[in-house]
Amino acid sequence: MKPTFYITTPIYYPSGKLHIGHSYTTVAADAMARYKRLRGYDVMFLTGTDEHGQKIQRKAESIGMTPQAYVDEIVDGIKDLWQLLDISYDRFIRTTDKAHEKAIQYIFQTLYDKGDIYKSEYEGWYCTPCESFWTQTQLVDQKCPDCGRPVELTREESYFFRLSRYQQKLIDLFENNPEFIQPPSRANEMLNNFLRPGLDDLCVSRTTFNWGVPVPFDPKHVVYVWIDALSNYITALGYPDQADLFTRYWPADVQLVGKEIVRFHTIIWPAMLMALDLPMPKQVYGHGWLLFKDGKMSKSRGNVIDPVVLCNQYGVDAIRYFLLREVPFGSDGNFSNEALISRINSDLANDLGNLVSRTAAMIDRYFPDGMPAERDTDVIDQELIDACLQLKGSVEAGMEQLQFSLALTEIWKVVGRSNKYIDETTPWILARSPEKSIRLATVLYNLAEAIRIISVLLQPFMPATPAKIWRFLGIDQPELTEWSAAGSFGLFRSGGISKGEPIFPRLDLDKELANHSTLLAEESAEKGQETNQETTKPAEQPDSTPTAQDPVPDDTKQPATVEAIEEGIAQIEFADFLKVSLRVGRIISCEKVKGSDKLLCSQIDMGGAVRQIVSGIAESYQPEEMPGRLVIVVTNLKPRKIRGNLSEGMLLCATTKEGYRLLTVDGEAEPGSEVS
RNA sequence: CGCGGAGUGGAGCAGUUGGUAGCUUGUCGGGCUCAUAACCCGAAGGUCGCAGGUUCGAAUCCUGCCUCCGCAACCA
Repeated sequence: MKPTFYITTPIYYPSGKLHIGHSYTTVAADAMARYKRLRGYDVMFLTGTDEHGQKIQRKAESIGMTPQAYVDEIVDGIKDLWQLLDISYDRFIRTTDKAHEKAIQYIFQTLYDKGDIYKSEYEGWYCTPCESFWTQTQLVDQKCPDCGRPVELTREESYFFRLSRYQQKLIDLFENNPEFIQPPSRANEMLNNFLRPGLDDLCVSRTTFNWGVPVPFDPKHVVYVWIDALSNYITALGYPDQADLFTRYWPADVQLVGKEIVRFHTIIWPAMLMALDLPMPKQVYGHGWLLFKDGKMSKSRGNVIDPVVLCNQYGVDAIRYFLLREVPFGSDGNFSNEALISRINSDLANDLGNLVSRTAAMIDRYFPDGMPAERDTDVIDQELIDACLQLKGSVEAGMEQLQFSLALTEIWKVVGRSNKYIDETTPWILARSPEKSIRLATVLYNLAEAIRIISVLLQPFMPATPAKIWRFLGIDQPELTEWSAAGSFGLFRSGGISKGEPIFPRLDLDKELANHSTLLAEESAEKGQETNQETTKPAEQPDSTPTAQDPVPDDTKQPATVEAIEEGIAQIEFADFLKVSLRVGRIISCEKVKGSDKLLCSQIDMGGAVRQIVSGIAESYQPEEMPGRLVIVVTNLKPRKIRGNLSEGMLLCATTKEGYRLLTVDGEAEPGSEVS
């Protein structure tokens, strides 16, 4: 029987479009799954969506849909994205699957019967209009962080999971299994910050919303995200009903998660498994984040981060290559369009693509009727052959550690070695002497064979490219492209060269970046002026399971930011401009917002009315220097609470290197005067 | 002392049993003409954030400090 390999991604929360961060995790899992399949494993690759919860329920309601219809639509989009990215998942679980819901009830009941779940009260601050619980630390000035209204101390009846009972067992798990959490630094984090200080029991049900799995014996409660979402890794295998599938794949070999949810997967999840008397996953791998660093370059030059756009523009394999190659898997890394294009150009177009082109061209030109079978070897060949022969082992070593970038680096060393070999052997000179024909054939054969080995080993990373290379070189026999065939040198046979378009055309960096600005502008125009702010902000943690119970950031539309106004940005109609109401105001008084580093709260005379506006300019202005100033105010922004203070508008500022400088009026103007 | 991460050639990054500071990219020079202005060779370029300490010897170990970033918790 084949050995099995079970790998999972987190299940993603479908409250919006997936971005490059989700793609990162999933592409990595896919590369691993493909690799294991090629090596002959019976692979189960699971991904899916975590579809319950208040956030989804609210969001669906806000646009007048049922939660189910809402998530159905988003899930379709997610599946499209995975198809686009060539994600070869074997199973896609949705927490709204009937079988999952039934299994969750079974798990909840089982834990309750065993005494691992008990009923108690959850104390927190309740905001009635928002129907939300907040913890003390989440409150802003003792008020609801979402709406700024008063909250009251309330007790909610809840079910709790006895997490505390498993503290010592978890510590033992960590200490006895150094492989359990990767990279190892994350284990220390968990031990020092959570396990050793002590674990609290975990609230595992909610009554404040009902979009979830009802607690079987107490249906006014729904099961909260921990049990609902984390259990997907076993319910997807048919737990508890399908014993055969479950025993075949569980425990999981690798569970990939972003570093922000390592805690849930290495503390709560193992504790749940312990409570269910099930084996632990063999490894939880917490990978780093892709960050959009250094706003300057990316902002002004445009930074497209939508994976769909990127794939359409550059091709799936190029994007996958970049994601897997650019950043060592355990650490954080930067994403930028410059880096992406530079990778595509230097690694894919110049090194690999060009190697294939020049080799195919020479074989085609010098041996249009096929290469002779005789060989004339030289000592110089051996270095290339040795590099090829040890490559498979190096790639495997990297892959077993999930070090995709390392594995790819090894492959590219052989790509480089092959290019160098061409210079060393100068086949175009050999071609001038008919008596060197056999030597020429040998050189070209060695090159073709190196390319064959490279292409076989590229399969986990780039699903489409290897087949393109095989078509170029006329490799049409399946036994030449099996994984094991990468371990032998001398198998290459060709059914005939068929030169075509370059596999990876070279890109013009400046043109591409300009193009991004345009795309970005079009996109923001379509979306009604959503800004590209996220490109400056970090960003890309997959919004994945289980998400923290943080306040829900609202999705009110944002005005176009100053940063968006750059070359290539979409033009707007005059009518659009008129939607923004600007008026002159005079600052009456101003004080620092208590407990805040950056906020000033000003009372502003708007000519008759007085408005309060909170601005993030405390690092540029002292409160004392504000009164009396004439300022330009956006008056028709939706009011919003900022750290407990209502802000009824926005002060316009220039953003400079040193900070913010307020816009004002040249000369005098009555407060309330229109600005146009 | 809120938590965490990071400071290494222009840029992006490797670099732990402490022993001549490396890679990719960029720049400059040369070679080659099979190839996608690609490929190959060479060169320049670093007080390894700062200051102390341990040591025969520190990017690496210890102490203190500085700076940047993310999060907490705020730029409407």
